[in-house]
Amino acid sequence: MRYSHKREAIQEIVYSTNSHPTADWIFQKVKVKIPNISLGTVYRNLKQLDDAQLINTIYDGNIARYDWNREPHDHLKCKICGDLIDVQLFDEQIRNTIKKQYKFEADDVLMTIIGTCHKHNK
Amino acid sequence: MRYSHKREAIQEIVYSTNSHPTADWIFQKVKVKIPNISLGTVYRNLKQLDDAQLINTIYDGNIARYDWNREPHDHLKCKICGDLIDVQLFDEQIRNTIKKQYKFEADDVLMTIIGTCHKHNK
DNA sequence: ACAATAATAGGAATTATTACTATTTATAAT
DNA sequence: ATTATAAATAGTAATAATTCCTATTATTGT
Repeated sequence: MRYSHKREAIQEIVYSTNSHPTADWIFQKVKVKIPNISLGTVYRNLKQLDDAQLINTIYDGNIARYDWNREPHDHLKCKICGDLIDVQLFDEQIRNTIKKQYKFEADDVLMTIIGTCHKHNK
Repeated sequence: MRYSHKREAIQEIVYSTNSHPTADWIFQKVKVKIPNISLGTVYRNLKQLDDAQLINTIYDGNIARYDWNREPHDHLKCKICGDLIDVQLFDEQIRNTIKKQYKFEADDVLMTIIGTCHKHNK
């Protein structure tokens, strides 16, 4: 993978937030620094960064979001504001036990808890 | 929700398979019985059936799939053939414990294990 | 049977994403 | 440093999944 100024900027943006941004959010941010960048470039580089294991892609409903955090972790998803919050629900040992329970060569365990976050307490 | 012949047919199709079909797959199936049905009708009814808790919607990557199985359960997703397989990874008590671990009013725990299914054993 | 209104067909619109192509840029070889 | 190469890019078109819109049709209560 050849060096690219734009890819570096895109990666920096993903690494700068815990908000699991979408491709379009990243595009808006990077455009401030590099006005002539195109959305296709953002998508292509996010895919390359994911392939190179430098970021993770999370599918949140019908939309892809990107995460710098490559440690195994889970997400709380607030059904009101849509926020995704990182949590560590199981340690790695429990994760491995789960993987071995089925006749299935498991690579990854994805868990999301749907609910209401503390911001909406009445 | 008023009775509709088409909604009934759509529900029957979802209930007839364990394959977690997509809207388009359901559309193709229901068209055999009701040739003049439209894709919009399929989507609208799937949404209504989900709202009425008669079916579940599963987001599989960038695509919605539908499931008659409303019992809490998890999925194994094969990265090769794309199959989604139902599994019961936790009993309800463990599920509830997980819900209580965080300051988060949890409704549902969604878990998917990504890997390779037995069909691809070498 | 008739009136009220939910459901529908068919197509347009929207959203997220990928594909295409001529041009630009990084980098390795000269 | 110049040049050759192939990767990266802009800009736009295309695609895929889904939702929206409106005139018409079907269900259901009276």
